[in-house]
Amino acid sequence: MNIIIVDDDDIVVMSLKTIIESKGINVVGTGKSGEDAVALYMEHKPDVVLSDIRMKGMDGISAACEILSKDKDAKILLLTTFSDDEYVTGALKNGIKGYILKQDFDGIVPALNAVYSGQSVFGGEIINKIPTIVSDSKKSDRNDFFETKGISEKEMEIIECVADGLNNKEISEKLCLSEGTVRNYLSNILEKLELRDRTQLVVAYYKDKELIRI
Amino acid sequence: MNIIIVDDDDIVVMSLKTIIESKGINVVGTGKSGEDAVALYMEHKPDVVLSDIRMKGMDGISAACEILSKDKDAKILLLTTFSDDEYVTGALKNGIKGYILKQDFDGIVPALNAVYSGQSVFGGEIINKIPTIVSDSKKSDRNDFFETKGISEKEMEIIECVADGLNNKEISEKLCLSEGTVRNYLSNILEKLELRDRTQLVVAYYKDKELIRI
DNA sequence: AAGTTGATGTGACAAATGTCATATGATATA
DNA sequence: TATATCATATGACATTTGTCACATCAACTT
Repeated sequence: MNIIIVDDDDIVVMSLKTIIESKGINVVGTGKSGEDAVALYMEHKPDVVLSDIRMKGMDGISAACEILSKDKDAKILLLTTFSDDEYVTGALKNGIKGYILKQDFDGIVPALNAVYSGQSVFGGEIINKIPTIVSDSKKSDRNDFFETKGISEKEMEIIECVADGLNNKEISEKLCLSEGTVRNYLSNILEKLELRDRTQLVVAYYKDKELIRI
Repeated sequence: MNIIIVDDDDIVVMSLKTIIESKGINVVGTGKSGEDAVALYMEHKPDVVLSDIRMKGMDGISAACEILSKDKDAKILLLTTFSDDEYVTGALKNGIKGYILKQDFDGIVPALNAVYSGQSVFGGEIINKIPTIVSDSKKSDRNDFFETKGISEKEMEIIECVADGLNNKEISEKLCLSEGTVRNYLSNILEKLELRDRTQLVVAYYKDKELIRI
């Protein structure tokens, strides 16, 4: 198997190269930017691309999309540090073969082999970041999202009730408020989020969260 | 690495065993049902469980959940034939480490290694079955779901409009119907789906689709 | 004490929503 | 031809929803 390694940190590149070559995998090129990744791919047509996500200049996701647009069967495995907080919605849809943790040295070679044989791989807990799979993490993501719009905790409770399909009367009973108060809350919420009615609120609650954060 | 193999077809078990052992992996037990899987797991505590999904008696998913409830760190890799059409909603959430195609002999050993090293693995196109990742397939999945409830194409159009946050007037304009007709459609839809109002319809449209089909 | 703030509540109102009975016209079927 | 069916439409109605102006009351500030 021939691969290329791209990371803007030379030390990481060298460590990975050493580990990987010790297992008999052929590292045919290394680079330190998204541009390098694209150029190296075109030059060597490696079986697998191992690239960092966060790099100066063109980042790993853009590079991956660029490569995939030229060769939709390219096998690309992205490296992430768990603390990254990238939005990678489109990337998976476009055919990225996986994400794995940079610091997981033991996992990298098995992951490369799995990708080489056509599988998709997600290191450690990364899989649990995909909202559809773990609906709980989804909820907290949503909280984050709404809180940035100036939504308070109490308002968030109301939003969650609405997103469960409750009407105002039911919400008032559940939260021990008068129905009028619930209406007032909702009215404020809608204004803050620039939405027209509760239906749009539910749409926003579920639909806008299709982005995946790693 | 020690593993157990469970499949109700002896030929599959033997083929897998041969392939896997030829790569130096230790097959410490084989079984042919979900019950076997649970018993073998308890007896051998293998590093990885390789189990078919569809089996007589207890199926692979139930067995996996059973095992995970006893040992949440169990590493379980399920085998599927692409033509399977199982619902595996809870399984991924509970910690299943992946699905791979039974017929992909070359991929099985790399997948086992990746799972052993802590990764999650999805064979071939399976990853594209996860709704969040491929939002296109999501829409058609939803169509399937609603169609089984006796929802017509026209009604589906209305549902999609509602799920976009449109009100009745906007829907009537978009679909060239009178507002009254839209209301009648909606009234029928709600009755068919046993929902109370458009808010619950939107909730059902997005939320109920957290199930994943393979 | 006087004033401010925040959470909660009320009443009134217009608009939107959901339900129902019924009508119309086109198409299909006996 | 008669009639059954279907998609579309209408009008009437009760209910729910969203908005707004304005109470009430407790906690906190000055």
